[in-house]
Amino acid sequence: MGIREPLREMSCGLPHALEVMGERWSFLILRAAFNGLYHFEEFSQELGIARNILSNRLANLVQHGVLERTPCEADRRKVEYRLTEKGLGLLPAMLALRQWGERYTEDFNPGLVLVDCRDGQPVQPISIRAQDGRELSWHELGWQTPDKIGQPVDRHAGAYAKDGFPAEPPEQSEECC
Amino acid sequence: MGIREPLREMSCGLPHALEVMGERWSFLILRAAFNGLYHFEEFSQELGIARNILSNRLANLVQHGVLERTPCEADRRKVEYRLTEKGLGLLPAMLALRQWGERYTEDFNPGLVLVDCRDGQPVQPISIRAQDGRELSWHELGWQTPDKIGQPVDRHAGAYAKDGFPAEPPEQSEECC
DNA sequence: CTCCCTAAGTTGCGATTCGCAACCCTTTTT
DNA sequence: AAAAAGGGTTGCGAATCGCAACTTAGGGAG
Repeated sequence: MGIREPLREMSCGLPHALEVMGERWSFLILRAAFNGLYHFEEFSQELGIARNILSNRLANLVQHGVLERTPCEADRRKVEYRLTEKGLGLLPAMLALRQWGERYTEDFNPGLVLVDCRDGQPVQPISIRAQDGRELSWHELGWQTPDKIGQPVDRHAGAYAKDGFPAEPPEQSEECC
Repeated sequence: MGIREPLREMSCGLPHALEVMGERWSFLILRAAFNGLYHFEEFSQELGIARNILSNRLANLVQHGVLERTPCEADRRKVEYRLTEKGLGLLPAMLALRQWGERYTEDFNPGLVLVDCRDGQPVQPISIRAQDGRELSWHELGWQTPDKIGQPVDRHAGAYAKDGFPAEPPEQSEECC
């Protein structure tokens, strides 16, 4: 990516996402929720997570609107934790992370494959796409200010070469030796 | 998703991904790397991270093959940390997380927008797609064993209703009250 | 050559957080 | 009435985080 974005500013959604999902067990709890677990004991047993941590994480996810906590009508000892719409919105991120983990794990042997349940065909690898559907790699991306959207980005010091990653340090800018 | 996958097993890439990227600053370091930072001091100053932690994280990312550490030829005090191919493979995951953070942050005001630098148009929201390109939501997904790929998935207790998330507890299964 | 500066860490130490086990309160089941 | 299940909370030792100070190696100016 050519233009460097300011990193400390809150113009980036990543810090917020990490505030919600960045703690140790959050993603695994989320995965469990996507797999249809609802109850405290289920999470506890399936994940082997300490109860106090689980309690803390669930409360955190509820507070951030990823899960919804509702006491169970039929059995008032139980509580249900369910994904909200915001929580469901994390599925692409989780899947991308997971696909990456699978791809780069030595000798990874998929026990189960995520498929389109209509035809049983595996889902596509998650990728970044342009408006016209082209898959984009890193060196085809750039940052643009909202008012200049639609204007091609001039990548300063665009000394990028093969396959979307820099072959050399991008020119003698002030940054690099 | 209908069929429940076994959660503790290593049949899932998520634990591996989190082992690499799950610590507190890893994703922000990665973002910085995608933004063209190479050197220890740059990361330190831009992110405001403690030096010992940064040192630890960089070493960890190098060890896991996300970054490559090379002493700088021209100035032998410096060291370059560069994304490997494995590291570049994290871009979709990071972007998905980031888009999620942006979408669900109150009053989020994008300072910069990630665009296709050829035409300056914003990239698409990251989504999960079937082989034919259809966008898939959670309730259209299922787990299938590798030998049965291509066979439609029968979702057990498929009481899912609106918009891809469960309207009620999916029937009186053994799981839910 | 000497002095000073930069880059990249390392070390010490107090403040948090994690993880385990035990305990607690409420609701259900027997 | 007693026992058990569900969902936590509390205490406490171990590991991790974050800050500041220190170290080591290389470069540059005079």
